[in-house]
Amino acid sequence: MNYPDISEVAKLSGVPASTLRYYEEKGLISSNGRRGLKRTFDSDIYEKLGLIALGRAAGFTLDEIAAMMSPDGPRIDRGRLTEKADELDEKIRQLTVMRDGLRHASACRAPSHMECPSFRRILRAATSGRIAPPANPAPGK
Amino acid sequence: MNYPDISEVAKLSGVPASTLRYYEEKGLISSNGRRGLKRTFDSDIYEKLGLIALGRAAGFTLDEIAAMMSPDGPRIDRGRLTEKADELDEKIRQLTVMRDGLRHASACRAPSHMECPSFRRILRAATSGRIAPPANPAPGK
DNA sequence: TTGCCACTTCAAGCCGGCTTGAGGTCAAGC
DNA sequence: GCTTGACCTCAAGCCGGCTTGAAGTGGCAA
Repeated sequence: MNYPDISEVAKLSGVPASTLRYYEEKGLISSNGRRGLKRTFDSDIYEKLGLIALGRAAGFTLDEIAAMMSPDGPRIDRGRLTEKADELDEKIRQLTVMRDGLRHASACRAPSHMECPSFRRILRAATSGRIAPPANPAPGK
Repeated sequence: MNYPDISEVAKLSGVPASTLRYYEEKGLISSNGRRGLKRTFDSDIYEKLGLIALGRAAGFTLDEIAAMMSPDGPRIDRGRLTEKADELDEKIRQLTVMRDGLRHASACRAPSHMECPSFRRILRAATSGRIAPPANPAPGK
């Protein structure tokens, strides 16, 4: 049991050391001790980082993810999963409308976009709130 | 020509006055003068706000939108529209993978998620970066 | 034993898109 | 003419997810 230290985990996982420390601070992961100053981790850290990446990709916040991560393996409420899936469905629907609108508008030969019926249609959709701005988590940098 | 003032625009468009001021500061819109202290706007303001909403929904930043808004009607590079449509395609693809994964995981009867092959599959996808975290614009509040 | 250097901590900064708060000003109604 | 109250400006704050910078510390090699 030569536990991986923080730099090794960073290198293998691609997650920066600063982020690992941040995750630890937030309670998403925990180190099992130190070798000198350096944190060491259990080797299941990689799986945990995967779960975190997964949760992020699904649109959960770090706090939500932290709440789902229990000491011995993740215990995830299946209801929350379906809920998130439904949210994604809605998002996918909206993005699809947007995408089709954009494609049409870019292909359309009307002299200006405001004269393109399709463009005006998606414009009305945006105005009336039928498609929403991202309202997503923020990027790090 | 009784130009709409800021509160009227806010009421009709649903965009808060503070946001309108912010948009003006950013150069996305411009008022045509004042009535007392109150800004007044040309009546094409609503169309412009629609375009802004549309751009936001498509994933453009306010700065990008500002760059596309020219004095006399929007002048939008069709290339950028296709580009954005392609980005949306990719995003939709990823979200669809996520959604299917989530649905399967929530329905799956494996005793714990880590023993569910489907869950492990999307976990690997997230780990390997094949599906990415949102990295989207931040929400206002 | 001394120097190096990668790690550490802690606080602060950054991004985008706004909102909020303090303190000022103007037009309209009494 | 004086109050009212909605607007104004300007600066600062907020959200999430990190990164960055200054200053400290430990282990290891020479």
